[in-house]
Amino acid sequence: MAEAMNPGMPKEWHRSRWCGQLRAEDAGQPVVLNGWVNRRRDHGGLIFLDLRDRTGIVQVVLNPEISRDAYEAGQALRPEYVVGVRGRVQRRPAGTENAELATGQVEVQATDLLIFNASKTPPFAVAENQAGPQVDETVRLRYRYLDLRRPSMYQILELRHRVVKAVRDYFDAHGFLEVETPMLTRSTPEGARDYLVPSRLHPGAFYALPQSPQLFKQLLMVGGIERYFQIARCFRDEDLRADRQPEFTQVDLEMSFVDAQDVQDVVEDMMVTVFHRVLGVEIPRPIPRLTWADAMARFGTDKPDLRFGLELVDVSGLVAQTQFQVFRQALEKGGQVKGIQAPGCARFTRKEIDALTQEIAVFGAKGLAWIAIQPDGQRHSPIARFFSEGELQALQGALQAGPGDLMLFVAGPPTVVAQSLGYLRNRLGHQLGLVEPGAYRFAWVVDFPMFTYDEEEKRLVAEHHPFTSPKDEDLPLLDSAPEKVRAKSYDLVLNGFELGSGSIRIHRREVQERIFRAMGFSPQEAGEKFGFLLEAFEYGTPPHGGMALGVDRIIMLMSGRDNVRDVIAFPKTQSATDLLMEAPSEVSPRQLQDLHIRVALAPQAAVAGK
RNA sequence: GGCCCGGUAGUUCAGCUGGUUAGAACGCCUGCCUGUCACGCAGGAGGUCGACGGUUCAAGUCCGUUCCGGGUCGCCA
Repeated sequence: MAEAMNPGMPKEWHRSRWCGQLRAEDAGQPVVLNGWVNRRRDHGGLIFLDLRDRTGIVQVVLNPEISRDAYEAGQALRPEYVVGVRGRVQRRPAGTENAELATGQVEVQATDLLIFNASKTPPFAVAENQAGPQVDETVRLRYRYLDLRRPSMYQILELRHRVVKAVRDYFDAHGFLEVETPMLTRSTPEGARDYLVPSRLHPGAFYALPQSPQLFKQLLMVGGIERYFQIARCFRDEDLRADRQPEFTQVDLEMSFVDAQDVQDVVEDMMVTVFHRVLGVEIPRPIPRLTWADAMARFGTDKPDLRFGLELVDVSGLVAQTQFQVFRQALEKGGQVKGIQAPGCARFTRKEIDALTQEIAVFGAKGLAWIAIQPDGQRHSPIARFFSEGELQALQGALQAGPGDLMLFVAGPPTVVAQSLGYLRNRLGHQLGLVEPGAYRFAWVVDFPMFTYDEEEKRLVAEHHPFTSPKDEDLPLLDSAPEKVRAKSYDLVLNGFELGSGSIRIHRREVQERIFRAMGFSPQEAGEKFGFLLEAFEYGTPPHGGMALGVDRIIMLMSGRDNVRDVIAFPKTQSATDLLMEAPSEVSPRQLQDLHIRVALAPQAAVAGK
C-alpha cells in the first residue's frame, strides 16, 4: 500500500494541474493531481475514480497492468478520501468519452496513488447529481465543511469573491478609500437591538457591535476622507428571515460634496459594472426611478418587484357613493378602496379565494371583495348586487378587466390596503407565472417620508435614520407637520428585494438638533447620546451622503438562491445558532466574573435554553 | 411574542379510520465483475419513529407540553 503513517505533503506529490482543467490537448502529459474521491467505480480488474478538486472532476483509471501498486491502493478508497494521483493524461478510448464532464474527453492513467487521509462515510453524499434529493439544511449546516465541498456551494463562494473584488476594483478606480471602522463601539438609541459586549476594564459598561458603520463614515467625512467605502460586517439582534442574518455584510460608502443624484449615479454605475463584469449581464440604464409615494400607490410596497405588472388601482373615487357598506364605511373613516386585476382567474374556486382572504388577514384586511367576469361576460360575485351597472362598468374599466378575469378589492386604512394588495400582487405574479424569468429589474425608490409614527412608543421615529437630511423644500414643515416631511433618502431595489438604502446626511448642527427635537429627544438626551456628532458638526463638516448595500442579498439574487444562508460560508439558523460550532454557548464562571456579569437565570433554565 | 409547515434507518421519504415482527430507494458492509461514469450482479447489516407526559387492551399514528429546523406577521434607525 502506498499509504504511509503520515504522508504529509511531499514535494513530488504537489499538484501540477487542477482536475477540472484537463482537456484533450493535454493528452500525453504527466500530471500530479490532489483532491477528494468523488466516486469510485470498481470493475474488479479495473477501478475508475472520479477525482474532485475545487475546479471540477476528472476520471482516473487504476489499471493493474499499468501499476499494480496504484490499483491495490485504490481498493481501499471510499468517497471523500483525500488522495494524490501521479500519472499521465490520455484521450479516452473512442466511445467512452463523457459529454457531461468538462474533462470528459480525457482520463488520467495512474502510475502512483497516495492516500493523504481517509474519510468516514459522510452523513450525506458530497457528490452532487442533478436528480438527487435535496439534503436537509440542518444536516448541511452541522457538517458545513462537507457541504462546502459541493461544486454548487463552491461556485457561490467564488461568485461572492468575484463580486466583492469587482466592487473593490470599482471604488479604487473612482478615488474611494477603503477604511476599516471599529467593531467594538457604543450602543446608540434608535434602530435595531444591539449585540452587546461587556467590558472587563469598565465594570457595568458595554460595547455594542455596529448595526452599520453609519456614524463612523460620517465622521470620516468630517475627517476629510471625501470618498470612503468598506466591505463592512454589521450586526443586528432582531428576528431572522430567509433574507436576513444577525451578522451580514454591506458595501458601505460615503461621499462629500455631493447631492442625492451624485450618490445614486455612483452606485448605479458600480452595480451595472459589477453585473457586467461578473455575470456578463447588461443592466439597462438609467435604472427606473419612482418616488416612495408612487411605489406605495402602484405596488403597495417600498420594494416593488418590477418583473411583472399587476399594478394596484385606486377605485376609491368610483365607489364613493356605492350602496356597498364595507367600501363606503372604509372611505368615510379616511381609508381607501383599491383593487388588482388577476388575468384569467375568473376560474378561481371559492376555496382559492377564501385562502387568499385568509392570507391577507395577517395584514389587518377584514376581507377580500371579488368580482369574477366569466368568459361569457356574466359577472360572478357575492358583492356585485350592491353596485349599479354603471359602477361595475367603471370598476371593470379602471382595472381593465375583461371576460375571464378576476377583480380583487381591499378596503381599509391605506397601510392595510397597501400591504394586502402588495402581498396579493406578489403572490399572484408568481402563481400565474407572470414573473419575467432570468430578469434583473432594478429600481430606485426616492423621497421617503422623514418619519413614521411609532404606535408603541407614541412618537415619531426616523424612517431611514436620524441623520438623514430632510428635503430643503420640506424644511418649513418640520415643526408644523413633521409627518409630511420628505427625506433626501433613496433605496435600491432588485426584483422585490431591498438591496440597500442611503441618504444625504445632515451636516449642520442646528438642523440635526431640530430633527432630534422632532423625534422627542430633549437637548440633554441628544447631547448624551450624540454629543460627539453635534460637536463634530461645529468643526467644518462638508455636505455629504452615502449608501449601504446588502452583499448577501445581492449574491443571493445573482446566484438564483432563495435564502442568504446559501451564500454565507457559515450562516446561522433562524434562532441565530451556529449548528457547527454550537454557538452561542455558556461560558465559565471565571469568564463571567472577569466581566462583572451575573446571569439572571437559574442554572437549569440557562441550560434549557440551549 | 403570534400564526403555519416539518421531525420515522446514514440520507431522501412512505406508513390510511390506532392493531402481527415499522417499509422503499439511495448510501454502507461482504463477495463477484477490465471501459464504467447515478457502473452492474448476489447477499447482508442498519430504527430511542425528536423528547416528556397522557388517553387506550394496544400509540410512529390520537391529545397535551416541550425541543429542534424552516416559512411568515410583528420586529429589522
